[in-house]
Amino acid sequence: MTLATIRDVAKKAGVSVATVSRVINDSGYVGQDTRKKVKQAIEELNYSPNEVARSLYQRKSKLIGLLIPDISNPFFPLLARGAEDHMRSRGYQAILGNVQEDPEIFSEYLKTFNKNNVAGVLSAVNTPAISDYAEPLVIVDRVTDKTEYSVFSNDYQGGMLAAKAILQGRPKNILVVAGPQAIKRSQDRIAGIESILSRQPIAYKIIHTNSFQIADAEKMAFKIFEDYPEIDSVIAPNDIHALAILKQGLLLGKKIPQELQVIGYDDIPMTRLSSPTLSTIHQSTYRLGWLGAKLLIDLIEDRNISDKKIMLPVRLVAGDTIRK
Amino acid sequence: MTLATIRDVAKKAGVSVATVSRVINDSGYVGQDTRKKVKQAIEELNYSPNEVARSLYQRKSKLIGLLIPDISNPFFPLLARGAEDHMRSRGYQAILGNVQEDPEIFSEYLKTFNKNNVAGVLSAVNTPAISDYAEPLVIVDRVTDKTEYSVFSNDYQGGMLAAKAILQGRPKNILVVAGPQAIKRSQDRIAGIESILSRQPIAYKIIHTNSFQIADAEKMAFKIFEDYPEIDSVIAPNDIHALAILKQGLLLGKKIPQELQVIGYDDIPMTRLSSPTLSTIHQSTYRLGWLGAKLLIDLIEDRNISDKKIMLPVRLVAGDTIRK
DNA sequence: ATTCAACATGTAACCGGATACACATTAAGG
DNA sequence: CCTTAATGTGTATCCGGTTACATGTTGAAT
Repeated sequence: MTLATIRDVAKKAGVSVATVSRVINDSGYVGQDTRKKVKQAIEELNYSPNEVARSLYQRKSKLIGLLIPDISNPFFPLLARGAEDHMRSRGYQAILGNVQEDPEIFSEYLKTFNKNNVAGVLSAVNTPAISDYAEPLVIVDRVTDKTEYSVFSNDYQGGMLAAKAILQGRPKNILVVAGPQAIKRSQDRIAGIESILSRQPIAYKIIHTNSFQIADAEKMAFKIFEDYPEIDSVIAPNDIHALAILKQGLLLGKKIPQELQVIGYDDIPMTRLSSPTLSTIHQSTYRLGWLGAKLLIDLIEDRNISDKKIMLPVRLVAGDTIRK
Repeated sequence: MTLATIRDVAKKAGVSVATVSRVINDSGYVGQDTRKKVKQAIEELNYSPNEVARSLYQRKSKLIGLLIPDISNPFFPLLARGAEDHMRSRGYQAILGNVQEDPEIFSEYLKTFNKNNVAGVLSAVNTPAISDYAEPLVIVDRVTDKTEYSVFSNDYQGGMLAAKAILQGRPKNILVVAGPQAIKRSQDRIAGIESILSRQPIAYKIIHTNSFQIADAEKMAFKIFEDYPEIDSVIAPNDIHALAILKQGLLLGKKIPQELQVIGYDDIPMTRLSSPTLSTIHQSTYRLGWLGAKLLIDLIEDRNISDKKIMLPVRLVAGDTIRK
């Protein structure tokens, strides 16, 4: 049996389609008993309005494009989950776009989103091209100075917390592994770290990594101990790198945290299962997604927006990989 | 500037909308120079057909509903990624549905998918209610006997491999932690495990868990060593549980793998970063998603389908948590 | 009694494509 | 030269909603 249409309902209730539409959308005037009749017809036919037809006329659907650099990076599923939970509660759906840091795929997705009349885009990816995009747009995590609407963590504070935690363990040689230099988040993080470290007489070195892939983190971890055998403390750019470094340290027979301190960033769920438990800086990843979705939908629905840029606090999760 | 429509293109090229449509879709007859004129107009206007309008007429969109029990479980992002990669290559998009094992949300999503004229549904979730669903449907992973189109791993073989690997380490007391009894995958796994273990004189015990949440895995791991202090080998239902058990074992001061063997299941990416490296049974998770999407789209597009039920092989990934 | 606003409902156009059908035109075959 | 099939193009309708506008009540205020 094919799905009932608004005309079927209208016929059954003995009214016009306009009236049925008014009942569905609670718009305009509808008499008491007419409303009742229509509701009954809807009930009996198990009618539910077709979203595609609605989208066509409104030129706006209930779909939201969700751009993620890489869902197989464990940071993003939580973000996606938060975003999706909020969207569902407001009657929206996410169209998934896994961009893999590829600008081609990125703009391909933006195009597809447009063809589908998405109501807006929530992006955890950023490229200069994104500013051309006309739809309501909220950036989470990968913020730049140009982004108008965004939700992100206080990375300066995060950097400070990580540095302080490491300093507490009286380190002799600190290595800071930083994320891509081009990303503002990384810059803030480094600024936070240096604001603390530079006041101390302790030697530290900063190196950069451009990949958050596990395989690359493993290679990096290997290389670190070759290039800097004397280090006893590492501030990692995320938990993946931290775990890789931790593992490599253990393989080299180092006592954790006595001979090697490691602190990660993000607090992805798996850190709880590492041995020893990784110390890390907690980001409210789920909330990042949730608030991003909220901000976007508020924007879409023209609500009052109290804050275009939302910065979330981070906190230290003291595990067993830093000295107390 | 608003997007160009097919009528704009028709006007610019001096032809009718039907002709433009024929050019776009390569259908019917179009003259050589007419085709050229139309293509040029499309180019100049940067026209790209509106997917919503097309969906409305066809009663079928280029969207595919993707149902996942929980994306924050690290098994599923890889699956989603495989599915999405294939979909994109065939011109389809995934609408994300995170179901959290809740039948309410599940059917809510199916409804929304329908309202959006999805072309089909790819589901890593299964409930009896799903058989009512009319659209093309492919189930990945969570297969039952009733599922018509499906892609899944050879869990019987997986169970055998895990049991054999554990046996090689000359265990004295084996504990098998199994997934939910209701899920056929778990049953097959157990059958495979028992087909090996039952031929040996070694004592083993099977217990069940119903959750794959990290917190629950931690509780379970704690309980295991209280209830069965004598065990020296554990076959876990997935890597999360395995890692939790491994960690708890280490906390209790057990030598790995001398005093405690652990084998997981799935081979989620993070296992590579565990210390010691977890031994596990590898599932081709990405391929599961990829092939699921392929099967579904073949179904949608009425292609020849050589195999309605695709079973993928698994293999042992020998880490450092089993004795050789 | 007249006027006007609030209420109630229907008609028809519109959103942007796809396509059935009608109507040429051309070329091939008898 | 005529018939017929293949080719090329346009007109109008449909998909399933939303809404501008027209029309018709009803009741309160003047």
